Amino acid sequence: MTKAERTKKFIIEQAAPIYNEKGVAGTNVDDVLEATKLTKGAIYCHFKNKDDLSMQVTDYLLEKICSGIAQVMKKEASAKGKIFAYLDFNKKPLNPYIKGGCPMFNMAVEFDSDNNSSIRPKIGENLYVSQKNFASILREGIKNGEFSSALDPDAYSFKMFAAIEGAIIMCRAMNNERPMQGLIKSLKSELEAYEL
Amino acid sequence: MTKAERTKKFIIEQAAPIYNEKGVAGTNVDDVLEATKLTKGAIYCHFKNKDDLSMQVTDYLLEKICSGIAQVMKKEASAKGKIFAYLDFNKKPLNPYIKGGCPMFNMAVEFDSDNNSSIRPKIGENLYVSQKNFASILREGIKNGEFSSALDPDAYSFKMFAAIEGAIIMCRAMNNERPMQGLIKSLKSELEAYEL
DNA sequence: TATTTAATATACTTTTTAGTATATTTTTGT
DNA sequence: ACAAAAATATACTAAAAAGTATATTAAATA
Repeated sequence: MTKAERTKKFIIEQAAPIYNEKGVAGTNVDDVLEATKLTKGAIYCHFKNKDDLSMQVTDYLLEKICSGIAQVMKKEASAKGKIFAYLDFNKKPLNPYIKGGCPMFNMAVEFDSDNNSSIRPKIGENLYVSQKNFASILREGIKNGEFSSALDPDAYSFKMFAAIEGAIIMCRAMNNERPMQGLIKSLKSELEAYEL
Repeated sequence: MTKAERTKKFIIEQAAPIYNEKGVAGTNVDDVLEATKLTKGAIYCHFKNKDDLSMQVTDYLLEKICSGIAQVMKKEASAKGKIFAYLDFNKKPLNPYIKGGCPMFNMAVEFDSDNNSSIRPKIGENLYVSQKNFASILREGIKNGEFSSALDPDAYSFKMFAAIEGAIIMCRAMNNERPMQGLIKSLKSELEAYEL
């Protein structure tokens, strides 16, 4: 791994939490300079312009949150285990896996009506795939007799995903993670009701 | 109502959907000039600076979404009717009450880690009050025999609120409001299970 | 280890956006 | 309808942000 590659990676890693906290538009290159203790010469050597940097940082953020979730889920063998692992992953919204909360939702909100941005379609795709992944895990669980066929995988996974992501935002805004604990407990028992 | 008051109101009303779509930081005064067809002289006559404008626009947005929800709820007499009215209020996330989605969540995300902004605490309070309002409606419903005491008003209202708000963001990002319809149906039948 | 190439710092320019001073027009109250 | 006051337009200045040219330093490799 060459020096350039390491520095570029370093810049993206340092910039990522700033982007996640302040948003893409809210982060300026001076913020990144300060965080990295580098200068413009260095940044503009590795990135064509701010948009190029933003693109790579947002890609990194999406990749990181998705692989973080995937990692805790793949440790579990059962469908229930995987879903519970995802829920527990979100137990501490005030102390999240990436500073600033969930990048998927942060970006989904920021680019909500921005049809010019090339970031927007990425987010939609990301959310769709995430949700469908939960659903296919549950479908698998039904197929191998772990859950009753009365469980609707798409409906449950969408509700769970929307509720957890919504709860992250609410808990952070209210500065209180207690409600999240209740939500997780409730979502777990809801799923357990379909266990065979 | 004087000319000044009307113009100020007009500016706020025109700026509001732009702020809701592009965010507070993402909206610049030129956007507001274009939307109102006014000039800087007019804007800066009614507002001390951009921050003053932003403050009043965000207040307006929060007031508008809350009173919009309150309006559909107060038409219903029963607890179930009120909650269902809120759910139906959110039936069309791609065609929301205010262009750009729910201002509470949009702002909650934008000001998530911005502890300097005086907007931040407003949002937290707003979300808290909204959620507690749903809970007290359900509590009332239990008291007057509409719902079983097995229903946990705080847990249900938090889950419902978080899920609906999360679903608004997801549906908008995925450009598909079908999942919202499913979610509403599911939340409704969940509540009906506690009906006496 | 010398030499070439790449990486970075510095000091600058450009662009964008906020904000202001002042002239002009429009309201408002008499 | 007229004078005073308020509202608005215009053209400017100020500030903040992005981006660039060039000198300097460090890294890679022959």
